[in-house]
Amino acid sequence: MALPHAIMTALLEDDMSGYELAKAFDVSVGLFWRSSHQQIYQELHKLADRGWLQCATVAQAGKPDKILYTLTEEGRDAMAEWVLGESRVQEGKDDLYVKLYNLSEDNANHLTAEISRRREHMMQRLYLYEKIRRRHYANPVSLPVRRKGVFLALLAGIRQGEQFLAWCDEALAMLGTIDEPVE
Amino acid sequence: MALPHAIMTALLEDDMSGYELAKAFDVSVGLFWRSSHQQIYQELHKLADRGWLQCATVAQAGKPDKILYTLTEEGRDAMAEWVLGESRVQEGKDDLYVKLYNLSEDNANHLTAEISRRREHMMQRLYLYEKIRRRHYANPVSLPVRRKGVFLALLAGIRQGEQFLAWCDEALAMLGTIDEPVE
DNA sequence: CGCCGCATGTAATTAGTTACATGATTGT
DNA sequence: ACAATCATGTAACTAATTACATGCGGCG
Repeated sequence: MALPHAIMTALLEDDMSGYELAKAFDVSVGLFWRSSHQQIYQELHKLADRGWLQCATVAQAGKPDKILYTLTEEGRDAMAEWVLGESRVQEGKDDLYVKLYNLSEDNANHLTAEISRRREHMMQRLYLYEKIRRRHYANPVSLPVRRKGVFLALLAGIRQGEQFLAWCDEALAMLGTIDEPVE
Repeated sequence: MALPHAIMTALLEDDMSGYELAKAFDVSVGLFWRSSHQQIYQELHKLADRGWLQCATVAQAGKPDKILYTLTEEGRDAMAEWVLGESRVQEGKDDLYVKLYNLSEDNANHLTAEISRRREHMMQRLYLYEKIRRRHYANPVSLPVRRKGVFLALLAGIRQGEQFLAWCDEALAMLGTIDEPVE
């Protein structure tokens, strides 16, 4: 399980509150390990209990207080150790493909629509990726080491996304040849 | 959650026991919705309780009895209905990318090894895909409708796999430029 | 006045993993 | 005798989702 480590990864860059973490997740490490704010709050408590994070309440003008989390030395050590462990292959789980196993004249239109929606969604995702890439990773060779790693993750996202778009097009073309049932 | 529907999908083709299902999963719909035999057995009980599956004990010569599961009409209806529902985007969860966010001189060698292992693993997976493709989906245009859907899922797997191999090569090349720390 | 953003959570449930358990037959 | 394959499960635990809950401040 990588959620605690994904959280600590985000905290490498900056100290953050649970709320800020949940938002940051949407545009950084959370792109590769999605989580809800509820789970993040729970996990933050656990990590603080284990001594991997330290927390401090910070008062803000015109806003509710927030609880800032900071990586401890122990946290950093735990991260370094975790990276060196064996990670197992993540097997895919996507019900779209399960649904495709059940393709018929009756649902071809629906599946076409679902794939179109997915395509649209992925285009938005790619737009985000490209924005990040242009901003921070335009020249990958000159990046410091850690940034190169982030770039490689980003690159994986971009490549996967582009490949998915191409597959959608193939799939939509093939689905287009299936006739609707006559009423 | 697509596990019950993945199970029923497998049972569209053939009546099977839990044990057979668990094995069949490895080379069919389970490629897109992995599950353990324990979970499958649990789910089979639930599905039988709900009336979507019917079960019958079958004696075998020289082997233990098995419990054969068959899709009921209600099960088929439930499947058809499920396909027409909205499926939500499956967000990726792969700790390899989380680890890459933590790339440093100290772990570059380890991550290189991990990516190599993943590459190897994916090549084996692709070999399986291609074997299935040659056997059953050599000429996709002439397939009956449902088979076209299965082919599209398979194609997605193949394309994703090929893309992943290419990414691994890019990543390995980049990681190769990082110097080890001096002891 | 009501909605949105900020900020933090608890509770209940479902899904998934890991470990453990049993017992028969076939091959070495 | 021992391991492997066939066959079915239970129990305990961890992870993740869904629903619910609260309260302040600013904006229209």
